[in-house]
Amino acid sequence: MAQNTASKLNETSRSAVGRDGVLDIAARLFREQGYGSVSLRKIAEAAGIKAGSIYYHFGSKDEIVAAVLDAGIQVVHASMRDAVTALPADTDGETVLRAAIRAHLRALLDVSDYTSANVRIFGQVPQSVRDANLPTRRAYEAEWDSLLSRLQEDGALKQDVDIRRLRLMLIGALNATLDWFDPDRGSADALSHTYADVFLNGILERKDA
Amino acid sequence: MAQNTASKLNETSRSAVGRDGVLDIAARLFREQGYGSVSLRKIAEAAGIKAGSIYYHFGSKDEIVAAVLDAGIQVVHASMRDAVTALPADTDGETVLRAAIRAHLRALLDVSDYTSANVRIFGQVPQSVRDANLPTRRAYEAEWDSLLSRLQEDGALKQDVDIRRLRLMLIGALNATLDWFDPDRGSADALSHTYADVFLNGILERKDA
DNA sequence: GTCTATATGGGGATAGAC
DNA sequence: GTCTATCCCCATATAGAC
Repeated sequence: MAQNTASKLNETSRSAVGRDGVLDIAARLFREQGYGSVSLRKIAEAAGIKAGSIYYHFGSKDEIVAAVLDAGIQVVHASMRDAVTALPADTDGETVLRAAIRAHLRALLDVSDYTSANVRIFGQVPQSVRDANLPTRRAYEAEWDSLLSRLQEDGALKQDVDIRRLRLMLIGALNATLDWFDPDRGSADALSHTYADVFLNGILERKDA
Repeated sequence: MAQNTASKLNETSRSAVGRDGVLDIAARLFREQGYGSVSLRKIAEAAGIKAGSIYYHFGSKDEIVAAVLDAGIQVVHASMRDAVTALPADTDGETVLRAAIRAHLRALLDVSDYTSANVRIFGQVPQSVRDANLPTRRAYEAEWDSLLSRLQEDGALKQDVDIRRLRLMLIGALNATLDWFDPDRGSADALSHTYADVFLNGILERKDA
């Protein structure tokens, strides 16, 4: 997210400026430590400013968290939508679904502290903050439902699976990788391939094949 | 867990006595509200005692949380092991795996506040508490790895799937149901059937069949 | 925009009476 | 076993100087 006005020096920590810089740091800390462990003091320290100064940019801690949560969904939504629309119109269903899975997993595991922070802390934030994030989430969910419905109508997916339930199962499974994914054991891309294999074909040895 | 010394009246809230009663209430509150939102004062109030009295039973909040986490895994572990060992020795691989999935999901969604609390708050508790829960978790994971390896050796599962990764995918997917499961939309048993169908056979429409 | 205070509240935890 | 009372710390948030 960030896009600071100018420099890109000192990547790791110090002197992140402005509202976006604070937001970037907050997202990273929330992803790393969860919601409850991250105080405004911690965010301020990581940003190289004092806690009170944060209130120049934000009205409350909830406002920061809400901004992080919304951006997190927007990033993964755009990633998934772009990956799908970039394909030729006549692409087969399996390839489309694989692209969507890959885009979701890349946003979550490779690209965005905002997306991973959202997945990690959504269940920890106050109800009011969760509610504020719901419309954004609904839009992303609708994108998936639309995709899955289309594939089912095209005959690519089994007819007897409930789209809503399938979406919950799939996104839930993908998001759960955040708890154990380790880039040293294989890339997010490779992992997305495995997930696609399992969801598309299952793990049972088949007598035919 | 509970097993109070005697009565079973007033199910919903008041006058839960003793260490086990406090633990039961803590587990329920952690499951419902997460770790950060549940103070000792809240637990005490729900138990019908005062906050200070909790320290007669426990040395610290961490001790309570650790006990809840351990019990949560023990319950689901026993549930899964019993379900599998109850089957005849020559039961086919698919049936065994379906039973294990069903047992895990039932413990998580139907039976135990401890198991659901564990899944919900494990990522929110202090590192030291997580570490204390690891041995118990490892034992349950080993049970799954052992089961999956056996099925793979018997030729029931595809040979090219990595057992550890498969276990992480499967347990992660099952645990994710906690975020959206709604008994009004279908039982945990029915849901376990759907999960087994997807993981075993996939969602792709097949030309053969 | 950032600083130095500081107000205010809630958290975990302890001491000692009953 | 439970109570009351209290300590101490850290959290969010505010006020006003620079």
